[in-house]
This record gives sequence, C-alpha cells and structure tokens, in this order.
Amino acid sequence: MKRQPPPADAMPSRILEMPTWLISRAYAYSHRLLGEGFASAGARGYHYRLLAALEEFGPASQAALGRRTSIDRSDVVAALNELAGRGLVQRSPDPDDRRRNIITITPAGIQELQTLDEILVGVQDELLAPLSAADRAQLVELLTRLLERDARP
Amino acid sequence: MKRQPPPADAMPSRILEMPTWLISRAYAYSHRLLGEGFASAGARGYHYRLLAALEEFGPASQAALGRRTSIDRSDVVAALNELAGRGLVQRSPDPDDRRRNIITITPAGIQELQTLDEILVGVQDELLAPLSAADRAQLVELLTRLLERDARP
DNA sequence: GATGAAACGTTGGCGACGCCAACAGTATCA
DNA sequence: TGATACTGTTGGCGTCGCCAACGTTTCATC
Repeated sequence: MKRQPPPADAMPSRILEMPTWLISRAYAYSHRLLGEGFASAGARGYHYRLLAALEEFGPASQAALGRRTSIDRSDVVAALNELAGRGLVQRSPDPDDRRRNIITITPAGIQELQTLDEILVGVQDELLAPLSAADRAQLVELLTRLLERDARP
Repeated sequence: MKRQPPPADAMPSRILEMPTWLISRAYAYSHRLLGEGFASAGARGYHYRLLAALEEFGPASQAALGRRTSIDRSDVVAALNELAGRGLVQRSPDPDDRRRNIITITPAGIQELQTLDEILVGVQDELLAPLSAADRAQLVELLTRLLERDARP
C-alpha cells in the first residue's frame, strides 16, 4: 500500500490531535462566530461579560467587575466608557468610598443584554450543532474540570 | 436559609456554564502557559506550527504552509522572516514556478522544533493534569467533532 | 499566440483579547 | 502619624486572526 501524498491543506498530524491545538482552534471558531454575531449589535465579548455581571449581581465597582469577569482593570475602563457612551450603563461616584465608581446597568443596558443573549444562543446552537446534549454536557464538564487549576492570584 | 452574597470574584453563573465561555477561558489558560513556555525559547505559536509542518511534510511554498497551518499568507511572511533570521529555515526561489518560494527547515530548525516539542509536552501535562487519560481522549474527540463544521473555504 | 483569470509573496493595516507599569487620589492598618 | 493597599485611569505591548491592495508570474480559454 502506497502512502498517499498529503492533501495541500492537511495539518501536521502531531498537531492535529493536540489538546492545545484543538482548544485554540475551537476558540478561534467560536470567537469568529461570536464576533460576527456581537458585531451586528455593535458589541463585543467584554461588553457582554460586563452587562451580564451587572445584571446578575447588581451595581458594583469597576475593580469588582474586573475580578468577576476576568477582565483587566484597565480594559474594564475602556469597555465601560463605550457602554456608558451608549447609555447602557451608568457611572456614579461611591459616596462611601471616594476611590470607587458604582456602575449600574440601565434599562437600555438590560435590553441590550437580552439582545446579546439571543445572539449568543444562536451562536451556541451553531457551534455545538455536531454534539448531542450528552456530548455538550460532557464537554462542559471536562472544560470546567480543566479550568479548576487555573486559579490565578 | 439565607442566600450567600456572591464572593467578590464570582462569575455570573449564566456565563460560567457556557461552552463559548469555557472554550475561551481554556484557550486563554493554554495560551498563557504556551506563551510562557515558547517565550523561553524565543518563539511563539506560529513558529511552532510552521516548523512542525515543514518537518512533517518537507519543503513547501509559503502559500501551502499557510493552508496547512491555518495561518494567513501575510502572517506566514512575517513568521518566516523571523525564522529565517534565526537560521531555522531557508527561503529559496522555486525554479519551476517563479512566483513561489521554497521553504526548507534547517538542521538548526529541526533542533529548535525538538526543543519546542519538549516544552509543549510539559505544557500539555500541566494543562491536562486534572484529566485522566480517558478524559483527555474524550476531550480530543469532542473538540475534533466540534471543529468538523469549521470548514473554511 | 493573445488575453483574462487565478495564484503567489509582500506590505500595511485593523480589531479582539490578555496583560503590565505607572500615577494620583483615597482608604486602612500599624 | 506613617506605611501599605486599593481604585480608576492612561498608555503601552504582544499574540492571534483577518482583510485589502499591489506587482509578478502562471494558467486556462479563446
């Protein structure tokens, strides 16, 4: 049996089965889908994370938001500027701690969040299409376990 | 039973179990580990991919390399410049097709690849530490299936 | 053989994401 | 009180992925 010449776009097999490679490709894939979806609403990942955190836990300082969403303090500033500029979020100084700003999600912000949620459902459906419900649960479980170690100070 | 106030760094639960979020975090995690490892060898992901493709399939044109490694043509140029600058790769014009360059991995490049391979094994070990061998196989299988749809033209 | 289409390498640019250093202002703890 | 820590902000860096445009070269079709 003769070995087939690899098709022009074949990946090196050693890479093809590497978890790091697969994770990276899966991220690129999902990032692309999500980017397209969010862009249609004029948003990006950071915006969604921040709005979701505000809606779930209520008003918070920027630093707390950063910790909750795994977004760097400095990037939180920029993203909140954009959200505030669109009236999706309100910034007001904390009277009890004059270092802090208290960030509050506005009704418009809640509505935007709902829009993004719908977009996200669509993206997940497309992304996970090849997987059964059991498969998806498996994947979530495995990735969750994987990330347990990722305890950053 | 009183509801516990969320710890300051709790993620919104709606996000916490989203495959897109998990994939994104897993990527960030692995990217960080890999970045640290590769940086210690003065390399990054693109370099590894290109060297691995060259070693596995032999000399190739830049466009073919890009297709095989899922790296954009223009980014291949830059990465190859860096590799060639370090003598890990050789660029020579293809006599049969004067549009093409033929890229060849040098002995030094093969050696670098081995170094990177070792680094990568270490990173994978750390990344996958929480998972059993069966879990890892499961993960690879699920992600591979997930990516089948990602057929880009 | 001429002509239009396609591929190639290259340059330059953009956005998302993650991260770090430094600063002034404020709070807290010894 | 003085040292230490936290907050918001600015500015910067690197990786990765992607796109548009250009001149050159090859290929297909007439």
